[in-house]
Amino acid sequence: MSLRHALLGLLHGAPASGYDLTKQFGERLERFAWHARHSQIYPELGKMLADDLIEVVEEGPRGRRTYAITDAGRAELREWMMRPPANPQVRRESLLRMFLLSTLDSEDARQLLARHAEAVRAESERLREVIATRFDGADDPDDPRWADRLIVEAGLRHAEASYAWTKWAMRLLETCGTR
Amino acid sequence: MSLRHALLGLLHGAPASGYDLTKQFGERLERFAWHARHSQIYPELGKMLADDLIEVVEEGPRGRRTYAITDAGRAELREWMMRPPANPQVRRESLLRMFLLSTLDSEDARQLLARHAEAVRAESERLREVIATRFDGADDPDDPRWADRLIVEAGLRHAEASYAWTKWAMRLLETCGTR
DNA sequence: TGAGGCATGTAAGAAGTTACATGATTTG
DNA sequence: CAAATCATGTAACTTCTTACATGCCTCA
Repeated sequence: MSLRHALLGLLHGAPASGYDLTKQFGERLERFAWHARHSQIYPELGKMLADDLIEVVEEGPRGRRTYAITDAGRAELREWMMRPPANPQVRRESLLRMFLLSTLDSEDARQLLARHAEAVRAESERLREVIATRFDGADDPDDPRWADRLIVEAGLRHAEASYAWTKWAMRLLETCGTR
Repeated sequence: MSLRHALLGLLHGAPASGYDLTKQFGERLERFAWHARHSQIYPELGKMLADDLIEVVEEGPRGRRTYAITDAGRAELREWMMRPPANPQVRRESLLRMFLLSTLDSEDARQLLARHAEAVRAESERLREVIATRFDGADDPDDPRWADRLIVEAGLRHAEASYAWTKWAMRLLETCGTR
């Protein structure tokens, strides 16, 4: 139940409404770590409330409810964080495509690899830009941007690794493959 | 519908039964790209048969049915391969944990990072071993092990990038954080 | 006063997991 | 003949996506 723990983690930082949490997913988590829509978040908050992991601390306009993490929630979060991850279930559609590269003729394969290379190169560049502009001086565990800084860096390093991998694959395809 | 296309891709290589495909998922795809159980694979094969993307080419003992990809299946696979991927929906539980590192006290955070580092280091080592033993000389698009070689290499490079990232994060945590 | 954003929810269905269930064949 | 492996399937449940649905508040 990673959704639940992602929500607990976000609420650990500060109280927030379902709407706030939906936005935070989109802005902070979606790109590198986890994805969730409001239609999944609202019901989950309801269940977490029933389980006393969170509580309503404020009611605002338009039915807005601000939730805060409870002590039980903090305990649950820490327990999950320190528990050895069971099965790191990967799901990488782009890597699935790369796996199936050999189902294409070499012209298509070259084109697909080239497009993939360009996509990860552009992604790397974008992330370097983001780091330089939005995370300047955030290389510090006490900076409030630290959590975001961490995963942007991970995203950048992964994108760079993907780019290097693509170059490697393209070189092999060029030198050997004339299927 | 990545499951469908993963199955089409595997069948592009050679005809296989549901049982074979389940094993191939476990041995070839599960670790780096995609995960599926037989309880998902069998019904999907039924639907693909109904859609004429695959056909039964042999019936063996114990009700074994061997499927082969049809021309329609090949067309569908190629179309999917060349179609620009819509939303590369990531899902990385371990990175979610890293994002939430700042919810832990620094002692716990250090321990979690150290465990993560050790896990990805061991993974890198294992993959280097696999490449040296099982993929020696497979750096060639004409080798039947090419597809597997590709994603093992991607897995290795990602593991190495993760390791380097972890070292970076640990260094920052050591030098700055005494929360 | 209209547009844009705030704010919440539900319903239907697809995708994925876990557990249940059965039985044939091969091999030691 | 027992154990391992081959081989297929369904049922119940959880998770996730897409679409539908409603209405308030702020600011230009």
